[in-house]
Amino acid sequence: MVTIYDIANKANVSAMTVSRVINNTGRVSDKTRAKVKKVMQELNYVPNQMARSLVLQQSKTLFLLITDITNPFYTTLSRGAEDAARKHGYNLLFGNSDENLSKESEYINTILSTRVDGVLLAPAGDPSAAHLERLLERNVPFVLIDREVPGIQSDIVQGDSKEASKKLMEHLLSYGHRNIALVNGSSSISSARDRLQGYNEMLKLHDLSANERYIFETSFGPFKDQSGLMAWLDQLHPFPTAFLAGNNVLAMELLHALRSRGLQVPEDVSVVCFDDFGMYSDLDPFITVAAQQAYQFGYLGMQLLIERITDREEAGPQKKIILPAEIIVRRSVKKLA
Amino acid sequence: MVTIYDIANKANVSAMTVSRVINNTGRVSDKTRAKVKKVMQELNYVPNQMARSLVLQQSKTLFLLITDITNPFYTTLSRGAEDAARKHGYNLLFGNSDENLSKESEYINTILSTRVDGVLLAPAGDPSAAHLERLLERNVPFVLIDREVPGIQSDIVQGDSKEASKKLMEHLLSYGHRNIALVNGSSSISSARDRLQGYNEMLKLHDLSANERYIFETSFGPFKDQSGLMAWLDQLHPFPTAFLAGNNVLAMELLHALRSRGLQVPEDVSVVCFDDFGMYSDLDPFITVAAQQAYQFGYLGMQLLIERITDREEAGPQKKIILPAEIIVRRSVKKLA
DNA sequence: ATGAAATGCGTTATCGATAACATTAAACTA
DNA sequence: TAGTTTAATGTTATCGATAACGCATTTCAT
Repeated sequence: MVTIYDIANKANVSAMTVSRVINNTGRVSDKTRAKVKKVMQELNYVPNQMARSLVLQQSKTLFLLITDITNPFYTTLSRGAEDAARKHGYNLLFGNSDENLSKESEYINTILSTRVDGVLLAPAGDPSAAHLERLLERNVPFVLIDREVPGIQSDIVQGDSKEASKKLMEHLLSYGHRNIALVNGSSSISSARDRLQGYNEMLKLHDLSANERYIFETSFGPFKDQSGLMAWLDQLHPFPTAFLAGNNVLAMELLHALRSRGLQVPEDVSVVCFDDFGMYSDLDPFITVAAQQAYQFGYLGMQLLIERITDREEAGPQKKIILPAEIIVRRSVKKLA
Repeated sequence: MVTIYDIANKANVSAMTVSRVINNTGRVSDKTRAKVKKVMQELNYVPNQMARSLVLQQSKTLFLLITDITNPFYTTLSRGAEDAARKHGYNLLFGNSDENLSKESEYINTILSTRVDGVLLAPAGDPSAAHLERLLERNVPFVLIDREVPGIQSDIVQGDSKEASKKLMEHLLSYGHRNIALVNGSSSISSARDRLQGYNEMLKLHDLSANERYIFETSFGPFKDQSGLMAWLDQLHPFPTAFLAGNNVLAMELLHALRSRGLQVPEDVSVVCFDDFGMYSDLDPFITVAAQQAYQFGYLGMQLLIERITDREEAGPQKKIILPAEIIVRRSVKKLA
């Protein structure tokens, strides 16, 4: 592979001069510059980023650690992250934690050893605090997305989960629903807690008693089997007229389970959920959703991260961006008499 | 950041000895080994992968270049790729070309400068040959996925597009359809050509004349607007009773367009397509598809790539893996009288 | 015309690791 | 016991770039 020295030799200058030409730093006469550039062209020279990183102490690489790229929320988010990263000349490493703490921990290892300049991550849950501490210890900038972690100060891009949850409930309530069940992610995840809180608050506001049985706490996905969900559905009485799902993966699982019980949406049961379905949004049954600005989560998160990295010195106060969700009413909710 | 020298100093040994302990190479007495390990623990040492890469001339990083992670085929594929890469201790950089040659070219630049050990890529089309040549020149191993590029020899994981196309056609024909239209990706893409070929061959086999008007060639996505598609639909007469879509993005676009014309699937028109819909597969209208083994595309592709990298010396002949698609009959096709 | 400032370029050290060779000390052999 | 292995560790060079400093030449001002 051709190096800066090969260029230097062939152009009869020092490596330093070549470096100056490449980076447009220091002083180089026009004649020398032209000569060096010509040789670089001839030899098809491409600078070695690894060597650069080593001496500059920055890799120009960021890490995107999400839970599951297969979840459309994260798929779209990753596009936002990629676009923002590229715009600022950063490369992007990525990994899926599958909401799994030990997998997350492994990725923290590779993050530390690869010396990336920063990390954008959706933590698996509250216990992720230990992982984040490791980043803090070593001064690796990071920005959280979607989920807070108690005890950890950092920049963060969040959805207004509680508010959106209330709006979805409001929608269901206004359509006459009173028996509303919640299928939610793990309560060790802040956004799941917020969604639960919104759910509870709206029940209380409408003087409805909270039925413990109506709440099913599981994982935000991905799913292996439906037995847990089915068992939960079996013990529901009276059977809810409506369901609120904590994200779209849960909504799809729920839909599947309901269908296998012979229930149609919206004729027999109503369903609403968090997160839109991307290009599938207009497939039946046109689920009513709280559409989060997935792309913006990624784009803005990346921007915060890059700002942190760039202004490392005058590190301002932690920033928190809260993105509201948009309630998109489709036809998965039936109006009750 | 703590380096190998900090460890060496504190443990009263040379950096080389520390390196030996880290990599389990050479000879180190048990006593020294224990001492070094203890110090590494105390100082929370994590080796600098960049420094390693520079001297070892390998980055332990691969690049996954796809066209659009938002397309469920590539989403799933990327999981396969990630899993295989991790299994062998490789990190994964990634990028989306959006089927755009100049974006692809930019990514080739970063691929070359980051000195990744290899690349798994879905080329934007036949003109990608120029980009691949650049990789060949510099001896960067790569494996193609989904699409061949004329003039380029390489390992590849492909779907059996022609065969799957024929099967989908067979399905439509057996249901009585005779006026079948094709919405396809760019003919500069080998898989699009194969799909077209399967389509044509089946028409011929059934003595049906190929109607030029029935073929719409566009991009595999992502889409900005539907005007082209709508205009094409407008000029179709007789209006087809069935459509074959070259991938699922096109199917969704088509569905959308048909709906805005007031047509229901399958009551008014039938639709089949390539690629399954992941977790959305059982949303109405339950499209009949040729499901490709997306995960395997990624997983096997990565494996081929890693083999190439590992056995660089005794580089065997190019390998070609062809994965059959599975036709999953749902209910988007109407049986004609 | 002469000292000061500016220009153009080179030298050396460095980033953090590992390979290859060198050296010392211990263990073994005859 | 002297000589030879072998085990354990250290030294030096290197990967490919850039920073910091140094040294000639020009150019400029007075």
